[in-house]
Amino acid sequence: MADEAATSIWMQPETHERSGPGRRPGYSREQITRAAVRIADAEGVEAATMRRIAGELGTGAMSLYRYVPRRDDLFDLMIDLAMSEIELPDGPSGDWRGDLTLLARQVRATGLRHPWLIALLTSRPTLGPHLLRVHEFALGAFDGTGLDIDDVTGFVGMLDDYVHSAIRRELGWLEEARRTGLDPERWKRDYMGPYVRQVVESGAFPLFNRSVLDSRTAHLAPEERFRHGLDRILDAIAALVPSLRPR
Amino acid sequence: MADEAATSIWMQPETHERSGPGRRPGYSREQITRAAVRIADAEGVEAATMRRIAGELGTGAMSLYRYVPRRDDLFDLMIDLAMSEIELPDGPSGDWRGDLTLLARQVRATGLRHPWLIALLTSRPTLGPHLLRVHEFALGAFDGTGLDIDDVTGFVGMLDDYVHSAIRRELGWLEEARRTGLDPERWKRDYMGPYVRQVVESGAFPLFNRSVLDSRTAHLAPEERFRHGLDRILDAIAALVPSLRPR
DNA sequence: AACCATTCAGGTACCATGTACGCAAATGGA
DNA sequence: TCCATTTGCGTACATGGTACCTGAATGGTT
Repeated sequence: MADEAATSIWMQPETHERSGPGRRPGYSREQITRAAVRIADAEGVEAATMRRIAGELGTGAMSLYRYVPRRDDLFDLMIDLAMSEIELPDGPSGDWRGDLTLLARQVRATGLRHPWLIALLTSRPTLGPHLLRVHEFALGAFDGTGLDIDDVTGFVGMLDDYVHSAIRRELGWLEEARRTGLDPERWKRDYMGPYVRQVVESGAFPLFNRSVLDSRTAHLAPEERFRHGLDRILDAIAALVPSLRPR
Repeated sequence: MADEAATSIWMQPETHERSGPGRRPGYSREQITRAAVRIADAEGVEAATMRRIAGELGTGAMSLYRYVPRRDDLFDLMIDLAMSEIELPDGPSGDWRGDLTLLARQVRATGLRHPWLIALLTSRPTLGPHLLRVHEFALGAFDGTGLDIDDVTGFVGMLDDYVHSAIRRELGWLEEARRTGLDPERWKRDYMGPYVRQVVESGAFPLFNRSVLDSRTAHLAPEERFRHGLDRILDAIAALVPSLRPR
């Protein structure tokens, strides 16, 4: 068909499980995706090239195209494989705040374990099965609250936006610490990168300066900081909906 | 110097305004950046290659490297050029809600005018002068409210996260409408893309289904929808801070 | 058992891209 | 007039995605 490229990878299932004639496949989407994830975890997505992945599997680059239409589709598969690691209860517990906190922590852990995940997720709006599963759980947390579906979608969006941007921020610190060779502890205390220092010293942006210099949460451990921000989001949701306020 | 690559472009000012010997430069960073923005607006960032930009200027690709260290730095320059289009009052008006609404609308307009902007901004945390200016205005909106600087930073982050993700969503619709060739009006009414339709029909994710099928805001004009979401964020902030509630 | 349509493996090749290097041209001070 | 300095830019290379093609494997059919 001509519009193969226009439709998502989730509509083109693996050809496996066929019983006709022809040589048996020696690899699988999952195997290829796992190799790609392994490389991306260790050396970044840009290192997960077709040749490199194939090399990892001991084959040639073009063999991969029997399993994946385009490299971009492999990104979708990688995202979904990473999302599959998020472990959640089968259904909501009735404690919306507890459920969303659990979810946020799982996403954070997975995002830090696969530093490319959030960047890919943001750049390509994909809807793989595991992403849908996780999203469904998030929506389900508001079950029984009598909220409008648009409100629920909005709240889940707020939460997702926070979690993703917090992870990006955290990864940014790690990256900078790695590049400058400073350990995160020292870095957190008195380092800010030469450019930010220059901006601060120029005094041109006084409120920005305060946000850098007078911050109290900046000295917290990353998990603590994440939790603070998360609590703010959940507080905001609770504040908007009388029925959600703890009695 | 060896660590040129490690430091930001904002620390390497253009060599201009020199009075020594040597051939005069025939181009400028701004000129090059404008050409890159023009191409990216019309054909996407991936079309703004060094050769293509140079072609636009009637020169060779390598000439650009006299003005910009690496292509990535050009992205930072493009971001800042786009941000420079955001027009804001000199200082806060005292009406925090009005100021932030104005800001959000400006950012949305600019993000839609330059469909690559938010994607670049998200993928590379850059701090060019105009971004700092805009950020400072956002922080300033809370001047005089007596809020902790960490709270202010948190609220501005919430707002930014919402605005960015709303713009991404909106651009996604436009993109899909363009690709499928359907006009956005029809699309909005009854189209959802073959894959989403399949997911919906599978019935595997009932809450996701409701969010797609039973949504009321989905039928609003994009600006209206943006405004609704924005109001929710501002309501949330107001709900968290007693002193911000309208009397 | 022989044959054949079908499917996979993967090499070769092409094109696009970022950019290192080098040299010629331009420029203004000595 | 000469020369150190700076720009303009062609050439060249490494790396990447992927179209195409040949050959090998496989299982149903005759």
